[in-house]
Amino acid sequence: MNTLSDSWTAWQPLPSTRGLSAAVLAETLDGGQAFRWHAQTDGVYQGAWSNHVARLRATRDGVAWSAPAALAPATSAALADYFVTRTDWRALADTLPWRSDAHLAACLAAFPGLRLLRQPFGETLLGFLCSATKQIVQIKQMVALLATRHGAPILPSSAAAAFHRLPTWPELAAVPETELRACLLGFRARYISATAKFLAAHPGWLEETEAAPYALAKARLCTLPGVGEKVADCVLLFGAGRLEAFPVDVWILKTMAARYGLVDWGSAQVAHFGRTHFGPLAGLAQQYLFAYERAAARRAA
DNA sequence: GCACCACCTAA
DNA sequence: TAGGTGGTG
Repeated sequence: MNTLSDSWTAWQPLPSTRGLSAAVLAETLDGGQAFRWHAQTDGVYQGAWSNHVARLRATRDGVAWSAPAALAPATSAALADYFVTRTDWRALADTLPWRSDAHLAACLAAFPGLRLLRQPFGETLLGFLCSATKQIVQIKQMVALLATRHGAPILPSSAAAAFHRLPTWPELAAVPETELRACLLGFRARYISATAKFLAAHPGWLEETEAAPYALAKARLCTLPGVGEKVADCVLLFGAGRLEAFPVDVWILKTMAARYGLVDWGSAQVAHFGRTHFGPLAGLAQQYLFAYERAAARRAA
């Protein structure tokens, strides 16, 4: 993992991340939005997206980044997009209805500066197709295997070849389902295989979906095998910047029951409540609620 | 529309 | 048991 350490750039500040704590950085990178960031020693996170590789860590001034020297020129701009540094996330969170929602206010206070990443659309779809009834650690394991076994090296000239990009959908279409199962995908292998074949047969479909209005984009995603409402909303929230997407998983169901009294409500009802109660940035509220509830569960354990 | 269950595998 | 989906009754 550290064979390339000598050729990494010096740490540089990432714009618009002033005051972002190590805990919030960890929650952002490793809290269920993305599955390719791995904690190193000393609070450093190392990760890859598209054909980029970076290390991130919290400093007293904000987040600092480093990249393999050969890739660093491209990383700077790519990281700004990925981390959505042009958005003032604190100001955005301040527009959420926390003044009339004490629980939401507590969530905002617990994770100041929490943000939504803008990940590559296709990669986000792949990650969340792996996510059904799996914990983050296991999803990360599957995704790592997919990358090392079926994705191209990001640094082709390097002997280490330590970093691989995720396989593209056309590449996945060529991988036999049995080999996908060998990446610990289980029954998800069938979904990924079928989705890959569909996407390979329909060039441009994914790009059109990413560009479509939220409701249409979600409806299109839901036609893919293995993609239901929850996965579609995750893909749109974490891979397309659609902050109105409000994914409802078991954690949100739990939160809404415990904190909002919505006991025994179904996913569809909770989704409707979330959109109307939290408004056009419901997805951002969801991420705060989600982070808060998981932290509370860890404390209780 | 809603409740149930199979689908894989690893911790 | 786990951060779902799809098929069935």
